[in-house]
Amino acid sequence: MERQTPATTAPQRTSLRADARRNRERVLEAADTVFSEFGPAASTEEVARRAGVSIGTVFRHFPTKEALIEAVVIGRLTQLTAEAERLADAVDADADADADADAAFLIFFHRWIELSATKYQFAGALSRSGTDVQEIRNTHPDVGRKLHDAVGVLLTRAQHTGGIRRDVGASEVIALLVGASRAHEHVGLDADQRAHLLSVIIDGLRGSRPAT
Amino acid sequence: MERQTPATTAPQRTSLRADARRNRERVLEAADTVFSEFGPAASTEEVARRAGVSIGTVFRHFPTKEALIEAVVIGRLTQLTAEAERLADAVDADADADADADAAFLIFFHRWIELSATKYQFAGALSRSGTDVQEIRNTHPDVGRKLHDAVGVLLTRAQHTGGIRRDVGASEVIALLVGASRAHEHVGLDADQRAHLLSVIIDGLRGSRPAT
DNA sequence: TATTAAGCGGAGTCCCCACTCATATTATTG
DNA sequence: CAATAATATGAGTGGGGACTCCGCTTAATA
Repeated sequence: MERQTPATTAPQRTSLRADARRNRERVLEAADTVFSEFGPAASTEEVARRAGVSIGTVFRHFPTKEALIEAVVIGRLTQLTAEAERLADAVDADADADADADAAFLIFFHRWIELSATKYQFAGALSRSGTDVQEIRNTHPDVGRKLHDAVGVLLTRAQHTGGIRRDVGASEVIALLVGASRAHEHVGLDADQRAHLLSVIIDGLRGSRPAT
Repeated sequence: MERQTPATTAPQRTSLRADARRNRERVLEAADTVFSEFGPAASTEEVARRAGVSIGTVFRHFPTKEALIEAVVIGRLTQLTAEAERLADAVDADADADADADAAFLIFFHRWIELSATKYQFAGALSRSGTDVQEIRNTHPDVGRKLHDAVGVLLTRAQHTGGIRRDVGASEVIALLVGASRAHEHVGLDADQRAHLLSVIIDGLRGSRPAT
């Protein structure tokens, strides 16, 4: 609660020894892989093994398993945010912005699904596994806000070109993306059905009936 | 399948002692509640406590924690199936079936969300928690099939009346329902946004643009 | 190269939890 | 009500996993 500072991810201003920085990175990568594959219930030792590091090292960099999971989640949210910002910038740079705004939104949609595939469901799983997404929102409000804003930019532009209905906000779109990922992961669907499923959802976003 | 057969005075297989049957039921209820609240990671002791029973009793009725979780999941799937069948029967009984077929589908859609709320996410969570939904499908193929069929009936009729696009199947609808539940649970949305989200998804199912 | 402190390794501690078993209780039956 | 078989109980067991500790290693610096 009275937690002070030592943020988990970004501030690498602290001069870490070369090997330390390298190991920290390896651990993060390994954690991402392992938790994606086995969920947050995977043991810390498994992460250490995958990173080619001793368990003591894992705990040196992340004082708690929860902190490790949090770092992974933040990393993913940050990646998605960067993706959204990148797409928005690409639209800016282009002359024929109108057509691209719609395309950019769709690309982001699919990119989200892609990045989430078999992975992000664990974000939902960890809700009841000690760490809570809500908690991360509290301790790192900026991460969520940035994602929200970045999605908001893409959304607003796509709405302006008429591609996307105007009665939805960034929060709703994000929720929809989360749901779409989950639906997409649903067992028992083949590739065609998965793709089709996404088109159904996107059609909903295009606004079949001018509700209100 | 264990339908009550003749009562030749001989309590067939179900010859559980009265208290045993009662306790079994209590445990199932408690498990449903507890797992809904804390996810499948909740301890068996917690379930026992909630059921007002000793831990030994829990294991007498369900030899494994996994078996207990499985029983809860099957119970829910069965409940959803019954709900779908009930709605289909209601349409049958009505004269003005056309209008009702569409309404029945929508009611089922909302009913699913309602029954899943804050609950069913655990079905996704347990995917990586030992038990796997896929596994239950293998050991109890009939449960999944019945649900699929029941949804199929509602869907086909709604499509026939023109309310729902014809290029989606029961599997896709179920996946969409799962995703919709997940989106609906998403933190950071108020009641209005949640409702709105569902309408967006349903609009997609209505087929905004006659794609293909 | 010598010095030194940051880092690392990994065996060990502690706690939690699924599951068992010997004993006590109770529904059922005649 | 007695007999007995089915149940319930709950302390106990075993294993796994998060986290610690301290001696050894090595990057950084003069």
